[in-house]
Amino acid sequence: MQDVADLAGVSRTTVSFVLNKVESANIPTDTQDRVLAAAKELNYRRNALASGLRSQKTHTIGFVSDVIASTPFAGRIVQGAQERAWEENYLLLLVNTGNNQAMKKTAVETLLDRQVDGIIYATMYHREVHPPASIREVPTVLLDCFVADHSLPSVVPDEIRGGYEATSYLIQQGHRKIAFICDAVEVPAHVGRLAGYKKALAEAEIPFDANLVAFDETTQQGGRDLAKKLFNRADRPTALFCYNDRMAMGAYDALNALNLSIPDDVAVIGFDDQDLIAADLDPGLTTMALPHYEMGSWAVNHLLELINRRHNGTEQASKPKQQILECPLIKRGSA
Amino acid sequence: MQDVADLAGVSRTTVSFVLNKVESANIPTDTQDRVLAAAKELNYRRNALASGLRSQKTHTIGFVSDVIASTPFAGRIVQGAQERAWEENYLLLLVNTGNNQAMKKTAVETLLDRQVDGIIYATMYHREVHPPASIREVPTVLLDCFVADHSLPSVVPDEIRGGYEATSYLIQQGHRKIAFICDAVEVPAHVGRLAGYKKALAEAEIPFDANLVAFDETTQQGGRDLAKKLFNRADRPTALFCYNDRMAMGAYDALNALNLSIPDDVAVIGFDDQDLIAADLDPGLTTMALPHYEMGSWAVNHLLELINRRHNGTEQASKPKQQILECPLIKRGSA
DNA sequence: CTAGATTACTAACACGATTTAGTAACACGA
DNA sequence: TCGTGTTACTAAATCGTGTTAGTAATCTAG
Repeated sequence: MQDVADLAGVSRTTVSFVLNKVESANIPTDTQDRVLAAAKELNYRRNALASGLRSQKTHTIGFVSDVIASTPFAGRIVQGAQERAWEENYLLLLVNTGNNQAMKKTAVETLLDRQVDGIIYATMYHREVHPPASIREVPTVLLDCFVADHSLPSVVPDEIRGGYEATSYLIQQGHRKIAFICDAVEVPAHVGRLAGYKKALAEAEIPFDANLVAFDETTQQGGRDLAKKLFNRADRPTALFCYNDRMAMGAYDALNALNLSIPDDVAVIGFDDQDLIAADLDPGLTTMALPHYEMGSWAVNHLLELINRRHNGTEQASKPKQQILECPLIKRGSA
Repeated sequence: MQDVADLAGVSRTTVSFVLNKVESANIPTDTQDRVLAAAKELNYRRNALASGLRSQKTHTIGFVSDVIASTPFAGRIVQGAQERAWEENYLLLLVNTGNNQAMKKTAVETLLDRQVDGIIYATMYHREVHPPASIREVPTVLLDCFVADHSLPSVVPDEIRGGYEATSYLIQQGHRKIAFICDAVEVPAHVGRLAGYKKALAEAEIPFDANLVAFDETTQQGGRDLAKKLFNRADRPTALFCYNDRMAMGAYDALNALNLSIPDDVAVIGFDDQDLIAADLDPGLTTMALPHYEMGSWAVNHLLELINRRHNGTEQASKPKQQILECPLIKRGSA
């Protein structure tokens, strides 16, 4: 910076004013041009460390997640977050912790050491979390997860409405006997989608039949097994709502093996709009998309608001926002 | 830090010596204990910006990738990199750029602004790249890609050997008529796996038959179409080597439709060991695993070596290392 | 013509660490 | 007793920026 100042024939202060576009400094255009030219000539690059140290802003967001691998969702979440951050000249500092609580604590503290402006705490499936207490030292947004007392802002998918829309769509197509194969574990998605399923049935005055609902692991294998069980009988259902696309993929196998054609004999609808599955099955799988990209993007957006408020001193003690994002219906050939 | 010094009754310098475990400072144990106790008491947290500014080391690695989303590979690569980095107290600063060259340049420069200690430049499939020139200002490792003149170190999968091992395995199982369905685009994976396929045939003295090799897009649809074409005839092959697991998934559909059972009528082998597909098909897909996690881990490891060498001044002008990692065979039910 | 405002800058401190150079106190051997 | 070496520290400079307070020169209004 001193070199730039020398070349432009001004002081370091002036260079700083020009580069930071400080209006109140009243630097005339020709001086600005000289400084900018000098900076370009010397290929000057501002040292973000020094800058961050002085201004107490690093333009960095800490991104903590549990298991980034082993799910293709991570990519979409991270992408949503990263692209939104990039637009505002922020970068993501990435840590994934596995399911180790101690690791989560050191992860958060490492990020705080690095003076991140805020933290996004993400999970790869919708669930309750217990983040380390120190996370509250900076603005934080929970992504695809929440704390029990809702004392931190969060963004999650609308599971109930997703289940409702999926089921309603099948009802609209004329189906009355709709099976639902679901996760055996009572995570929010299980509870929500099941509630949505029941709500849609009730609204259409179709009595709920517990025999049409079955639970297993949410894998292809689970889908295969349950579909085989539910559809291998004379009074079989005419439609199948699957907890996720993986189970739907297994269900395809089972229905094919039973010589039932999709969607003519059985309409199938999935959940997740999972890459490499939903669009690529034959016929393409109609499914409810999880708004991963949107959650990532929303989380950064809200975090930046919180950061700005804090910096403007307009931090209000209002209730932390709990955002619920819709799961859009993606129509393909299976229903 | 001043507060800690005051509480411990020493100077800031001493605190720094203790916290950084500077041997040559000869601080007696009881003083060290007093300092550490004071630090803990005050919940002191070192400011990584100030530290990095002074010591010219940020313990941060820039991670630039093209398309992190839309592929489940990204997760494994990033995970491999991140876990190895974490072990050495480094963090990843993540940017993904899409396929926009200008974006790549600003991405690299943003990272340089932030004084990253090194950069990993990654792609989600194996190919040649043209990274911006400024990347050479810091130690760099290319991950799953390379530059034409090999002037930067890189790590890529061994495509030839992968194709060779897959084909050899089928030959070992007694197959002589082995079809290969492949990407239509001549990327390194196409060229390498095809070369490996031919090499294995030649070694077993099986003449290469161009009619057994077909090309299309590397999707389920492509796999379905090619498999239908190759196996819907009397003198059909007894084994199928698929360019990737997605094509294999499509081939499963086609073979099922032709009432050919896997692996009894046709043995199938894939490539990628892709999550959500390979292990979950029925029967499980035998496939060559791409070493994504290992490449990520290797890249960080080598990068840290380069960083350390630079910092010790033992930077030698040796030829940049070009690492090739093996693709292990994962045996499941399909071959 | 002059007090006061405005313009166009700059000197110097601050951010929070690391590191160099130095010092006072004490030990030890000759 | 003196000189040298070691121990246990500290003062001060430094990293590269941002920002406040101030100043000299010019402009403006009465």
